[in-house]
Amino acid sequence: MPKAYDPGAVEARWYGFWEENKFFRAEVKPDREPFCIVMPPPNVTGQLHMGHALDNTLQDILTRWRRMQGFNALWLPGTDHAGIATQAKVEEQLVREGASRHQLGRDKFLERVWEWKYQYGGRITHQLRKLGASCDWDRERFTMDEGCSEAVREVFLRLFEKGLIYRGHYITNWCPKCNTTISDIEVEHLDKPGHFYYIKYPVKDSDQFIAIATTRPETMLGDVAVAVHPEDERYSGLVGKTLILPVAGREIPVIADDYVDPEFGTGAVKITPAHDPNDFEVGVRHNLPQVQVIDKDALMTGEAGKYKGLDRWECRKQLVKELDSLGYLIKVDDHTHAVGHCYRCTTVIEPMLSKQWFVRMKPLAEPAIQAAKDGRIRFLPERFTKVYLNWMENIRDWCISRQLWWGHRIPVWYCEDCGEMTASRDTPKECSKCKGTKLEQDPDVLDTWFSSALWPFSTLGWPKKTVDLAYFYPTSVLVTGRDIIFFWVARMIFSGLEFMGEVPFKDVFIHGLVLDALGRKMSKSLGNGVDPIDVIENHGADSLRFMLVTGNTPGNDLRFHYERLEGARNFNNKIWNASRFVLMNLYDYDHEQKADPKRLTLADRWIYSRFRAAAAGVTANLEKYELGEAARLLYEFIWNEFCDWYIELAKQRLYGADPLERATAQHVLAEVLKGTLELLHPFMPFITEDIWQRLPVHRGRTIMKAAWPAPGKEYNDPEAEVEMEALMEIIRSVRHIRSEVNVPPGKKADILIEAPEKKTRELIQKWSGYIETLAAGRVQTVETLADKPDQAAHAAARGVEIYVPLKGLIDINQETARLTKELGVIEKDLAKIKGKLSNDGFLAKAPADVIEKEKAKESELSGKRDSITGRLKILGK
RNA sequence: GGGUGCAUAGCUCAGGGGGAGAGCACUACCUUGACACGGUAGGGGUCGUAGGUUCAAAUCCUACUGCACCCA
Repeated sequence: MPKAYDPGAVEARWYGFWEENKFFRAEVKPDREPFCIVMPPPNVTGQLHMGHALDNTLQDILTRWRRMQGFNALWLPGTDHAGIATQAKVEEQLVREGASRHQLGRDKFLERVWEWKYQYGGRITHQLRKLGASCDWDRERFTMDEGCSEAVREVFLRLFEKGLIYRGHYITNWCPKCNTTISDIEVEHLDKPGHFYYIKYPVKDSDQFIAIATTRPETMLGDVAVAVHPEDERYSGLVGKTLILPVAGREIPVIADDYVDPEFGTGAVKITPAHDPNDFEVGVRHNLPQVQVIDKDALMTGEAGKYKGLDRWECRKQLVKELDSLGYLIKVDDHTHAVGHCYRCTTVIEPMLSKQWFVRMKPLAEPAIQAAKDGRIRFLPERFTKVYLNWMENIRDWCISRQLWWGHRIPVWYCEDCGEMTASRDTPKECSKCKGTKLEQDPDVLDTWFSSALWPFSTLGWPKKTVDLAYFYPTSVLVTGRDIIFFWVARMIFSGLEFMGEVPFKDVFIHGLVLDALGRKMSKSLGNGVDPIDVIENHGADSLRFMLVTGNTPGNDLRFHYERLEGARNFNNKIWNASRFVLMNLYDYDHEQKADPKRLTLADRWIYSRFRAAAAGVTANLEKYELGEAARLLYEFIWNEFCDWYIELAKQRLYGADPLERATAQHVLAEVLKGTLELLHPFMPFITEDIWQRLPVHRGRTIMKAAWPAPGKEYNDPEAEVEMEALMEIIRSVRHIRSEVNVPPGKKADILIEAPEKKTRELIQKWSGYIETLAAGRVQTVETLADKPDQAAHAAARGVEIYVPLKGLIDINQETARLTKELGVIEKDLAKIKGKLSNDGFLAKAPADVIEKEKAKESELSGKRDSITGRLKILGK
């Protein structure tokens, strides 16, 4: 075994072994309890980023852990066709070739996208393998494969037939760059500095005017009214009058509507139904026309008169100039306001009138709200329930049509003869009304999230009634980022309830975002992203996984620091070397021979007991989805207990003359290491498999299928823990002394321990070897010391007095100062405890065990205080 | 405007009513036969501010301040 751990060499070895042997495979076995996670499908042609790395690490930990616990664990992977993103990529490629999708035509273009998909579709799944993801690749799915597509059509048809899908002429969010509508949640509102333009609208046949304030003056060319609040006295005389729209010269009415906030701006609002969602509603209420002045490329239309063809921002500039020169512009204030941007390309969204398909959400949301309220769905951390409910309870209809080519085409055909719509699972031959055969399919495709919403059941075979579906649905837990609760989680919940009649998963485990070291979101435009594959290549997947899962708490964001990655790598190296030590000492170990419990030393009993505590703690934390806490426990157990103490103490027995002693130490080392590797395996699958395979005590073909350690009560040994802790404290005290008085580490020291209590004295005598090994000295234990040595450093611990005689090395002044300082600390603590114990309220109301603890502390501290003052007296002579 | 989260050692973060913790960084010493990606010992914090509840508050409650995010 090499001295330094080389993750590259180790990690390359195991994934193929697992996959080839089908260890990830989950067969339906009705007599076994299933555990199932469906993977949030990454973009099929995308590449792994830190968010994926975190998300999939968490899923892999849960899956590997449950599998070891004996569950029939299925982690079902797959990818998403990612409509806009993928189409945009291929369009970019076409542009580089000097072509466009329109030149190519729909069919040819789609062929190109499929080619693209075949070319890059394997990249991200390959990267997931590097991460160690133990998903069942035989069941890998794609949102546009045949089965998922069938599910999409089935769902569309059922909702359509139920009247929950409708087509309508409404205002939606249009992205002029992506050239498609997007849903409300795909719009990102960013506060942008802008202006408030105050403009005069003259009253017809009068020298009066109404002042309006707007942030988007260019839309005034599409104004069809000015609205005021019905109770606003400032304008009461003007309602019903006619205004002359400046520049355009059109006549528009003054109307009254509750929607207007009299406090805001001038209290008079221009109404542009074609370019503002609120104005659209006002327009419907007042039966106003819709004048569209901006087109799909964000250029001004013919309705804008001489501004036709101008870009919306250029039009704004010129129009404001003209208004000013004509005297209509009153003033311009600075004003920061939320501007909608496309979440994909950050282009400013243009609210646009068009015919789109919608899902009626209210009836679907109702059961989805119930499921979260009555606990059939549990969010972790729990606070996300509120986020979910708040959105669900204020839900608006979902615009599902996209003006794209890449995606599931809307299964609706229009009859050229009679105009009837025919929705159908398969391509219809004739019109459902007039039997005409000239049918044209709706050109739009469905929102990508429409298919992802079905993921938990479409991937298991729905709409077919498969055994997978019956066995694995509902799935156990969904693991995903807090950023897609609305996009995805919410939609899966109502879809699952609607089509399966049951929630799609019981738990929703939400994690935060991976930020850069400065706390910023990782993004392409900032260039601050860290590539997980680079990290894996340099530090190993185990390090990346461990780093992602520790130092973080569920639901909170996590900053990516290389220092923390190094910490994880060092931990790998620690495990490697501890194992190397164990393995180097096992060459002559007869693993068929059971250790004789009567030969177990205190350290053996202690490490078994601590191992049991670690196993219990790790399991309990995993049950609570406290993965970081579980990992931290393992880190501490391995480093601070197994390595720092147990291995060090095992050495004397391994190198000693007694073969039985050696065999016992070998046995305990091997067993504890094996169990620890098993506990650690879900977190760090590669290194644990590699070492486990080398251990003579392992059973079975892979650690993946080893039983999850659940050491029984017989390992629990509180007595050993207490005794060991006492010895550890004595050892620490001696080391402290040595360090304080600068005894060279190589030099053996005489350690004189005065232990009046018989039990303690015997304990120290029996295990004095521990002190001699770990504190480098010769121990002598006595009941009482008649002659206290003055040429000695002193410490008090656990009711014993420790002297390290150092003839000629002790500077009395220095030693006095050291002890005085220590006394100060003790007296401060003691005063605090005494204060508590003399408080009647405390004695009357605090629980008995707390009082007991305080009393024990008091006697411990006062004992120490007494021995130090005694010591100081001797030194002061 | 509404909501959520965060504020603890120089940095990054755990903890979550009864002794302030970890990792990194820092100081001193140590190439001891697993590991210098290591070991041993150490320094460093009125737990954001102000109130309240309690025998007891970093922890629970209220208000405030600052930062981040979400929704409108």
